[in-house]
Amino acid sequence: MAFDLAGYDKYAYEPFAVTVDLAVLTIRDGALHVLLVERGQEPYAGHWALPGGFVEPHESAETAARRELAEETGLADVTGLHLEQLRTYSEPGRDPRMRVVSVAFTALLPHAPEPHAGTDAARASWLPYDAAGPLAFDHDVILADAHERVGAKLEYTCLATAFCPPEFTLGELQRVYETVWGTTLDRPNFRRKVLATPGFVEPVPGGARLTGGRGKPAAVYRAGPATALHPPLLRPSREGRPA
Amino acid sequence: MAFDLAGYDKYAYEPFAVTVDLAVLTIRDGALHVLLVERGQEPYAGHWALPGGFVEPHESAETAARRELAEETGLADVTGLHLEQLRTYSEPGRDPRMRVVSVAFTALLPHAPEPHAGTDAARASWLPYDAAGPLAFDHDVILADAHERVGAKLEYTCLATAFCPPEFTLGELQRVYETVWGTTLDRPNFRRKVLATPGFVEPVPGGARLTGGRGKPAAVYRAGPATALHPPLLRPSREGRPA
DNA sequence: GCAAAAGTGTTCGAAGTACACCCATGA
DNA sequence: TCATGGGTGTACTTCGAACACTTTTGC
Repeated sequence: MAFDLAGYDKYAYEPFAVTVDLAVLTIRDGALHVLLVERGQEPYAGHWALPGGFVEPHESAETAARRELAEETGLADVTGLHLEQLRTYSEPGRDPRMRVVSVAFTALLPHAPEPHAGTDAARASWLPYDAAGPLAFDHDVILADAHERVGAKLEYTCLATAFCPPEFTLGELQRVYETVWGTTLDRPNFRRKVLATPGFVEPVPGGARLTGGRGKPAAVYRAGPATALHPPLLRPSREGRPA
Repeated sequence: MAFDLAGYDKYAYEPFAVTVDLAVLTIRDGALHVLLVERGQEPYAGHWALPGGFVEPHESAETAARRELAEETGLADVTGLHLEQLRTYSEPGRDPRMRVVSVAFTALLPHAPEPHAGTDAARASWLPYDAAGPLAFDHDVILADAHERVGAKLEYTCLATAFCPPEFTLGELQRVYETVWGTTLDRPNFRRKVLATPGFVEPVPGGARLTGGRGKPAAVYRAGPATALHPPLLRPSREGRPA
């Protein structure tokens, strides 16, 4: 911002609209799901799109994202919510109507509340990630970027607990990794790795719970204070992953 | 973008200005340097700031960043340039004059051309990273975020070659890591690690060069086609790094 | 010869992989 | 008692850290 604003006529240009788009991910029935809204108007009427909306004059993009998420999910309390800026999409022409610069966010939810269709959307719904295309505008790209980012962050952060309820078992945590990565992991090794990272999870003293209805009851854990994972928990055998 | 633009008056709100800010990093004399401009006007007249400017109606933020960089450095050819979106800063009040949403970029240069002060800046200069504060606006935060991002990406991508000229020695590449991370690395292990990653560097057939004026001439390498680094080259002994 | 920088070899221990095996529960 | 999921043990391999050593240059 080294430019001169003194002599700048703020109305001289065609104005930019600044919006937020949300890639809201959760795990439902062992599969990655994304929150989508069905568009009511042209363009792309009847197509699915990521939820989002305008950044209002008084708020930051982060605040706008949190507000839009609360409106779409009906969740006023955003407990257990992970919200993170993904990147900004600013290609001219990405919205045919006017110049829209969109700050995209990724949100991770531990549970999947039934969404409320907003005022401007025909309806809102959780769709399986693999069945979620093609989307309106450039939202396919945003969604794919979000998935890739989340997958990468699972490797070197403790982000996986954001997909879990406040108390969870190690089996549930492992299923988060397996669902997002689309792989299977060795259970004993996963267990050791997680427990060897100080602050990743902490045991809940008296807790034990049946998970699949059968089998031995599993010990219950909470998310710990750590955010980083050192050494990282690498995805198995992928050569030449993109940066 | 599920909102309704049909009935939206694009002039109803106070318009947002959309700008780009650039954290342009290079290595000079073994120290990390950043390209800064001295502001000519209030606010922050006389303070150093990151170069940047408006996104014009016809261009994306990426295009605007590339244009601004060319203007500031006088480099029309952007060979060997790495330009990457960092994040978007949108807090209301970050510019006291009007609502400015800024898409920040990190650029890495192998060499340090003498900068040209733009039309709106008093002067432009390379400053050592450690001596570069306090900056105007929230640019201290942007610069710190850029440094952290670059440091993290060195671990698991082949980004380090962006700081090197087209042909370089392994000692020069190692100095990139050491300069950005502020650590020292074991030379034999670094060497093995880099050469064991297919496509990170490729030998230049006849090349050999003296680097420090003394010592054995070093073999010369080019950047290879790989972008990712698997397994990663982790920073030594840092516990609980932030995500 | 000496200092400086490149390059090679080797050792040791930590960490990851791939298993086999036992435990507790519901049907 | 069997299937299912949780939990432990262990051998093997790979990788990284540390450091000794050789090579080639300029002074």
